[in-house]
Amino acid sequence: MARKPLTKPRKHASQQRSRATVDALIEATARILVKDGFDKASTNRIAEKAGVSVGSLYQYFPSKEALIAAVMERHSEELMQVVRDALADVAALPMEQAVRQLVAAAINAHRVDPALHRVLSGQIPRTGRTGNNELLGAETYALFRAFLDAHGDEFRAVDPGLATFVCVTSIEALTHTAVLNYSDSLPEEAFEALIDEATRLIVRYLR
Amino acid sequence: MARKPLTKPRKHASQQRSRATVDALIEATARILVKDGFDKASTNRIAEKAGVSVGSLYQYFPSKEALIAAVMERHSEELMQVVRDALADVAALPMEQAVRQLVAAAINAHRVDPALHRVLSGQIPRTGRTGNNELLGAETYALFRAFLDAHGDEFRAVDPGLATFVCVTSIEALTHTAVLNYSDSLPEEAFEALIDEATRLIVRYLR
Amino acid sequence: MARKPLTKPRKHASQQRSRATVDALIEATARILVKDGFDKASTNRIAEKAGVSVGSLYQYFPSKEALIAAVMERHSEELMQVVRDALADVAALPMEQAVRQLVAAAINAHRVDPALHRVLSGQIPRTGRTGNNELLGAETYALFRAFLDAHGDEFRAVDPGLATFVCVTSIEALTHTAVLNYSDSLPEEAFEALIDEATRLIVRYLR
Amino acid sequence: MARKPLTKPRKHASQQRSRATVDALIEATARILVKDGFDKASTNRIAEKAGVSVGSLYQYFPSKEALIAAVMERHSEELMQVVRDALADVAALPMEQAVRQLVAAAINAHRVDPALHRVLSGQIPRTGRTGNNELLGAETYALFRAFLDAHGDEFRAVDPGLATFVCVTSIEALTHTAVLNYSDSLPEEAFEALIDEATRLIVRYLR
DNA sequence: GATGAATGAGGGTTCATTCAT
DNA sequence: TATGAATGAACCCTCATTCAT
Repeated sequence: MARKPLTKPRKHASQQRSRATVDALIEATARILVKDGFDKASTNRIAEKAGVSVGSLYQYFPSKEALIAAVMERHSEELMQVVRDALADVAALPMEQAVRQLVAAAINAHRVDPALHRVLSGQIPRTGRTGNNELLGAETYALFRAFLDAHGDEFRAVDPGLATFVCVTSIEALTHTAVLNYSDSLPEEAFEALIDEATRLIVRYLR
Repeated sequence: MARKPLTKPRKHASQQRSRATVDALIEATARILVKDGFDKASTNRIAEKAGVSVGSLYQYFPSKEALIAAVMERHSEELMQVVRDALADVAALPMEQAVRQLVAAAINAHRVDPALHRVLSGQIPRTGRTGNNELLGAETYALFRAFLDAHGDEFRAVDPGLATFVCVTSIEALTHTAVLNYSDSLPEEAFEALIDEATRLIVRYLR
Repeated sequence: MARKPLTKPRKHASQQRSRATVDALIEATARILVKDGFDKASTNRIAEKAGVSVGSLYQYFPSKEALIAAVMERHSEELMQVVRDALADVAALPMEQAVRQLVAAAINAHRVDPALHRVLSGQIPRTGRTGNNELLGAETYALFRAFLDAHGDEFRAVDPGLATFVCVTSIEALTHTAVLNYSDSLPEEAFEALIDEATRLIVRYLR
Repeated sequence: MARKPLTKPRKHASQQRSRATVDALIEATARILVKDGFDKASTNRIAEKAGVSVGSLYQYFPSKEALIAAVMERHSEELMQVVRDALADVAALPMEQAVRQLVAAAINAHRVDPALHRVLSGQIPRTGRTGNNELLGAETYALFRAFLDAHGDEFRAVDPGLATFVCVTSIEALTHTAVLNYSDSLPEEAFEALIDEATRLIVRYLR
C-alpha cells in the first residue's frame, strides 16, 4: 500500500508525458495540414512543430498515415460530440424544431475547425473505405435513423434507409459547403436563413 | 508572301500535332490518376504513357499542376456538356418532370467517368478557389438559376440565390455520393428510387 | 560480519541474474540473427526478445558490435567443444580412422547451429581480424598440428604449418559447404560418402 | 546516307555516356565497399564518388541491391575470365601440370581484386541462392567437370560430381584463404609452396 | 541497476523540373 | 521542337545510443 502513491504517480507521469507527446503530434499535424496542406506535411516538419524528434513520432505512430488517421479520428470525434450533444433531447421536440436543431448542430459541427475539416475532407488520400465521408461516420446515420424512428408517425411512408441517406447527405452537403466556403463572406443572418431553408427542405421532404 | 501557303499548312499540321500531344497527355494523366492515384502520378510516368518525353510535357504544360488542372477542366467540360444537353428543353417541361430530368442529368454527369471524378473531387490539392466544387462550376448555378426563373410562377417566394444553392448542392451531393459510393453495390432500380426521392425533395422544397 | 552471509548470497543472486540477462541477450541475438538476418537485428528488437530493456543491453555490452562478438564467441566455443570432444582420443587411433573421426567432427560442429553459422560466417562485418575464419580459431590449428605431430611417423616429410593449413582449410571448406548448402537436399548417405572422400583426400595428401 | 554519320555517333555517344555512368557507379561502389565496408556504402556516397547524382544512380539501377549485384557480377566475370583463359589448354597437359595450372589460375583469380573479393564473399546478404559461393558460379563446376572427363583414364573410379565438389571446394578455399589472409605477410615462394601442396592434394586424391 | 522515451543523423528512394543534344 | 539523362532537395522511416527517472 505504501508504494502505491510512489508507483502510481510515476506511471501516471509517464502516461501523461506520452499522452502529451501524442497530443502535441496530432495537434502539430492538424496545424500543418491547415497551414501548408497535405503535400507539405512531412513527418520531419510535424515532429519539429510538435517539439519532438522524428524518432518520437514513429514511437507513437507506425507511419505517417497512422498519424493522419489519428488527426481524422480526433477531429471526427470532436464533430460527433457536438452532434451528439445537440441531438440528446431532439426526440422530445416537435419535428420541425427537431430538424432545425439538427441542422444547427451540423453547422456547429463544421465550425469546430473548418480549415482542418476542409483539408481532411478534400485532400486526404482515401484509404479504401466503403461509405462516403469518413468524417461523418456511420454514427451519424444511426443517429438520424433513430430520430426518424422516434418521429415515425409524423412522416409519410418511405424507405427509412433511403430517407436517411437523402437527409443526411443533403444536410451534410449544405452545411459543409456553407461553412467551408462562405463563412468568411457571409453574415450570421445568412446562416439563419440557411437553417430556415434546410429545415424546410427536410421537413417538407419527410412529411 | 510566297511562303505563306507553305507555312500555313505546316503550322496547321504542327498545331494538329500539338493538339494531339496535349490530348494524349491529358488522357494519360486521367488514366494514371484513376489507376494509380494522385501520389503515383508522376510527370515521367504520364509522359511515358502518353508516348512523349517529359521534355515535351513541359513544353505544353508549365507544371504538373497545370496538367492536372487541364484534366479537371476537360472532365468538367464533359460533365457540363451532359448537363447542358439534358437541360436544353427543361424549360418547356412541367416542373416536376423538369426536376426529375435534372436529377437524372446529374446522375448521368457523375457517370461520365466516376473513377476519375472520385480522384479529382477528393484528392486534388485545392488551388485556392473561392467557390465549392470546381468540377461543378459557376455554370451549373447559372443554369439552375435560369430554370428557377423560367418556372418562377410555380414556386413560392424565396431568395433565388439561396434556393439555387440549396438545390444545386443537395442534388450534387446526392447524385455524387450515390454514384461514387454505391454504383457497384446497388441495382439500377435503387437509382430510380433515388431519382424519385431527390425529385420529391426538390419539388416540395420549391413549391 | 553479520551481514556477509546476507550480502554474499545477494551478490551471488545478482551475479546469477546478470549471467541470466547476458545469456538471454546473446540467445535473443542469435535467434534474431537467424530469423531476420543481420540488417534487421536491431538492439531494440534484441532487448525486447530477451525480455530486458535496451538500457540493460547497454549495461552489459558496450555496443552492438560487442554483442555480436559475444554471439560469435559463444557459438565458436560450442563448435570447439564438439571438436575437442571428438578429438580427445584421436591420437590413439590409426591414422585413417583418426582422420575420418576428424572429418566427422567437423561436420558435427557445423551442425551445432547451421543457420546461425551461416549468418555468422557470411553476413557479419569483419572487425579487422588477422586470420581467416573467426569461428574456427587458432585452437583448431593447434589441435590439428598436435594430431600431425602425434602421427608424425606415418606421414611424409612436409612443412607441418603448411600441411596444417592445407588440411584444416580443406576440411573446413568441405564440411562447411556441405552442411550449410546441402543439408536440406542431401540424404545422410551422401554425407557418409563425403566423409569417405574427405578422408581419402587428407590421408593420401599426408601419407 | 548523309545523316547516318550524324545519327550514329549521337546515339553512340549517348550509349557511351550511359555506359560510362554505369561503369563509374559500379567502380565507385566497388571502391567504397573496399574502403568503408558494406554498411557505409550508402547510395548517396556511391553516387557522389561516381560523380553523378543519386537520381542517376536510380536511373540505371532499380535499387542498391541491384547495384551491389552488378558489382558482384562484374567481379565474378573478371575472375571467370582469368580462370577461363588459364584453363583453355589444360586438357592437353599431363594431369599433374594441368592441376598445377588450375591451382595457379585460382590464385590469380583471387588476386584480381582481393580486397573487393573479401568484402563480396563475406559481407553480402545472401539472395536466396541454392549453391555456395556466388562468385564462383556454376561455370567453375562445369569447367572442372570437363577437365575431369578429359582426363578420365588417369583417375580412379569416383562419382564425378562428388569429386568435382571436393576438388573445387578445396582449391577455392585454399587459394581464397591464402590470398585474402596472407598475401601481405607471405613471400611469393610461400605461394609456390602452396601451389605444390594443393596440386599434390588434388592429384593424389584423384589418382 | 533497470527502464524505455527520446534523440537525430543517416538510410534508401522518388520526382518535378531543366537543358545539352 | 523533341528528347530523356541528369539533377538534388525532400521524403518517409530506422536504429544505435543516451539519460532522466
